[in-house]
Amino acid sequence: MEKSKIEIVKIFKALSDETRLRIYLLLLQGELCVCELMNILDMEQSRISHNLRILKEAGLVKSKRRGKWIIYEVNSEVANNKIIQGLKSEWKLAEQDLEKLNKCKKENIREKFRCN
Amino acid sequence: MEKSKIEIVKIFKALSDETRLRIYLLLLQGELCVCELMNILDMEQSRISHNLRILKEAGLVKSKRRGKWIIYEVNSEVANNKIIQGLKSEWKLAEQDLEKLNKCKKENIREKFRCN
DNA sequence: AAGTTGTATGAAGATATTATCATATATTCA
DNA sequence: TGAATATATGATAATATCTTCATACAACTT
Repeated sequence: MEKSKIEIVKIFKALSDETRLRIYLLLLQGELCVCELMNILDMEQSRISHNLRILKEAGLVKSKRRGKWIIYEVNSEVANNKIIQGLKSEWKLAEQDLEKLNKCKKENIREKFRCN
Repeated sequence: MEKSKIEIVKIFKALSDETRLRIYLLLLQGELCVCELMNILDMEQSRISHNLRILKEAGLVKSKRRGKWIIYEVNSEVANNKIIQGLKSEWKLAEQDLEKLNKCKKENIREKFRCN
């Protein structure tokens, strides 16, 4: 099986989990750090991190350090992939996640939230 | 999680397996029976059948009986889904699978091949 | 420097997926 | 009708995935 198909399987595999799909859809709205995702999704830190790693290994997201935070964002190269374009046009972020995201940003959770 | 997202996860899950992706891509070229897929993919009958069921439950393919054969084809409703459109435009069927497919059709494998 | 905060990661257990084997069912053919 | 063919499906074993817990590490704060 040629390289491109392996990558497609990897992308599908990465997005075939509800948690990771939610994370990816959230990141499509803009960059987030792990603690913001913890706050929005109400999940354990290690669970978020493990799933982010799978998204990263599939090439769907990138990360960078900013101070003590690691900021995750969608990999714009892959975001141009037609499958991802399709996902974007098919999907609507869950109301609940969107509300939490807005609340997170408005209340500046990154500075206030305690991860551990 | 709303209905549509569950369905998207299901579609991604169905296509996140190399065997099923190959099957689906083959079916995009046209309908095939199980024994033709066995011949093209060189896999056991039950393996093909189990995987077809997963594709069917995700709504990606449909089946109909024609004589002693069960013919599988892509579900055209879902094939209009933007994600699938994206898949179609990103992907190129593996040379090997395409060759086997053509050989299968030319040699009328459906009539000659022995499944069991 | 020592404590705190944010994040990554290895190990382990629970759960899910996959392929295989055996068998069941439906249709055709002789 | 009985045998052969095509396919489906339940059970099982092997493997993979997912979450959690514990811990490590890096950067910040005091």
